[in-house]
Amino acid sequence: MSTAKHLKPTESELEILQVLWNKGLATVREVHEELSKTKDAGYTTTLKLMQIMNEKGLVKRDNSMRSHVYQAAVNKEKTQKHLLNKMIDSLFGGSPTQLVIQALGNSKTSTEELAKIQQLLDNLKKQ
Amino acid sequence: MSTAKHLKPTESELEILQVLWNKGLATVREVHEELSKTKDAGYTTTLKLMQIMNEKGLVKRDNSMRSHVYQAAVNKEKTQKHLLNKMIDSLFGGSPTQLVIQALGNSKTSTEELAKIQQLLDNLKKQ
DNA sequence: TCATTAATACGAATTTAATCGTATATTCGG
DNA sequence: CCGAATATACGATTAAATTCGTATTAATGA
Repeated sequence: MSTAKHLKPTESELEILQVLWNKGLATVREVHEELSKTKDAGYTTTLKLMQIMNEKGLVKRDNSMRSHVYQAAVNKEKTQKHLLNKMIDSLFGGSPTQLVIQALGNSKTSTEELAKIQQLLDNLKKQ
Repeated sequence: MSTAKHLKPTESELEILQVLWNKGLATVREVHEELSKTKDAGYTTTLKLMQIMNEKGLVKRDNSMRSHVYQAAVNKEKTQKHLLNKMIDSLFGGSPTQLVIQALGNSKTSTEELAKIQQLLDNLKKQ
């Protein structure tokens, strides 16, 4: 139950989680600086979002300092999985294969990347 | 420009598009029946959504009959691609491979499905 | 024909996400 | 010590998505 809602962050929440997953620990200021590179929103907006995320349990914070230090409270891979599954259901008729085909057919994937996938595929075949 | 917004349907709109992509042509009633299998919403809710989608250009309709006949006005593959790319960017650091790995590692994929993917992979390797 | 059923249109309420202004408290330089 | 800078808290507003009630119109069949 602790994960049910946590795995469905909103767009903005996801942006913040991305930063936290990268940095590990970060203050609101740091997250905001990072977001500012690609997004245009006020500082208090970021603050408010992170406060809400804290209430929701999406992030944890250490408020022993004046500048609270945040970190992600949800697992990156699990969140990815969950959102991926949602997309497979809602967009690809429940077929992961269809999604994979689209994803690969989409863009130019390097030889190394293809090798990685081949490796994964080999493993799956063995099972 | 005709596609800019059209490729970003909302959750509910996607559900409806799914049905229309499957059926080709369908009335509100038919779409609603289909959605009712997994969702609990009133008929007028579905109706309203489809009316809005018509205004947005997400669907087309033939209103020469009393029961209007709808069809999707956006391309399934293009919509999939667009949303997929968005997810790759926002969740997988721009790496389609990471997404593929997650998608395959996720669920039990059948032997036939794996063969399909292998085939696709072989094709990609040749290029 | 007339009552019932079923369709669309449309306005409005609700919910949720996102944004921001302002109040207040804390720190720090000079 | 004092003022500027910087932090959090919090309320309020905006915007968008979703939901539904009700009015109206059309078809159907007994």
